[in-house]
Amino acid sequence: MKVSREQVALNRERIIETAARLFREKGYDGIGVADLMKSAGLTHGAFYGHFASKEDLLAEVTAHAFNASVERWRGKAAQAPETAMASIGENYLSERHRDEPGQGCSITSLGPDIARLGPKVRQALTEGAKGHLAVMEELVPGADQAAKRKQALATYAAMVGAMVLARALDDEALSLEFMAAVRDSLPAD
Amino acid sequence: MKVSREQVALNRERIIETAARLFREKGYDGIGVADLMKSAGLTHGAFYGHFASKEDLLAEVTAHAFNASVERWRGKAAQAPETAMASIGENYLSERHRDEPGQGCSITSLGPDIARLGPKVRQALTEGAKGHLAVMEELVPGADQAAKRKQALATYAAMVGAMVLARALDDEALSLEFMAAVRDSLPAD
DNA sequence: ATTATCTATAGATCTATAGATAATGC
DNA sequence: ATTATCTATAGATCTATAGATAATGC
Repeated sequence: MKVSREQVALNRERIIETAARLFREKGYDGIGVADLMKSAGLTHGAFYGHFASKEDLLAEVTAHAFNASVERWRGKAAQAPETAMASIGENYLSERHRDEPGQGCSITSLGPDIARLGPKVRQALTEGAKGHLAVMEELVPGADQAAKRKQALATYAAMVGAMVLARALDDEALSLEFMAAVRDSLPAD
Repeated sequence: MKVSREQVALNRERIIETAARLFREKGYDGIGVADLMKSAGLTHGAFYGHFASKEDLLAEVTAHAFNASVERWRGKAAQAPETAMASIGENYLSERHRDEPGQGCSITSLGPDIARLGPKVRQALTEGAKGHLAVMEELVPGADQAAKRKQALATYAAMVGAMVLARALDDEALSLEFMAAVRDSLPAD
């Protein structure tokens, strides 16, 4: 049963969106192509008409997820530059983000997996991180551009690390403490 | 062929040390029990005499790796408290650490994997992180104990995040920039 | 006699591919 | 006629276990 050109595009989108959630929730090795396609409502075999390999899918998924996130950050920076940094930080360093990795930052859920994969996936992550950084550089204080950039890099790293720790720890109080400590240390312009 | 009581203990140590390297290098799902035992010079079947499950092994491995690291940090803090923070930071945020995950911090190589596993593994990571934090609290500046703790939490998070990013990025300059930015932002007592 | 390690295997995965099917779109 | 998806399968994994073997240590 063939489907329309339009339906093909929809199916492809559906695979990417399903994979975006499942990879982040279960890790790259935690979900197989067959189960993933089943979740997307298609069969295992249909996958290879859309993507050359599972790793190729992750590259597309990573670019897709970062694009959406960078877009949101940009929107906040454009609409309310004064409070954007605080808003981004509160959103990132929240219990909601911690408890829903399937909707969250790919670096915190897939960073070490991606570090072990090929250039295509790593390039997608790199472009995404650069997008995040570009927004942050506009929002942080600093005497000159170099100082702002350094501040943005250090702040981004602290946010990523706090979320990795908050998720892995088996101590709710300490988990919350990490998120709060980094939230409170965010630079205000 | 049975071996001596002493050899059994040595074999167990060898499994743990081999696993400590391989899990961090390849991820929890990236190395199987059979290959792991082969690397340790034993057969697949012998594994289950030493550990109840693969996850159980990771719990022991995590505790083992953190103990060694916390011990080193403690040694530096005791021997040269003035320069210990800088020394820990330079060591952690180095190309050597980035390029040899098999010898490095378990949070940066296995954090997201561990976040998806059971309480035993997560407790081992939690105890280890608390050990690291206890050392850092002594080394960072701060008006009172609460301020020091907050500083230690934020600094630890930044170190973890910078290493996760430095490893995942496909851009050597940006990778180095993240490590340098966090190194330069370390609080000096 | 006990037991640490061995070989062999069960049963369940995994990615990727080959060939059949059937609806679209020229 | 083309092609997106389907079923079925190859071939290679995976964790865990069962039962055999043989050296230790009472």
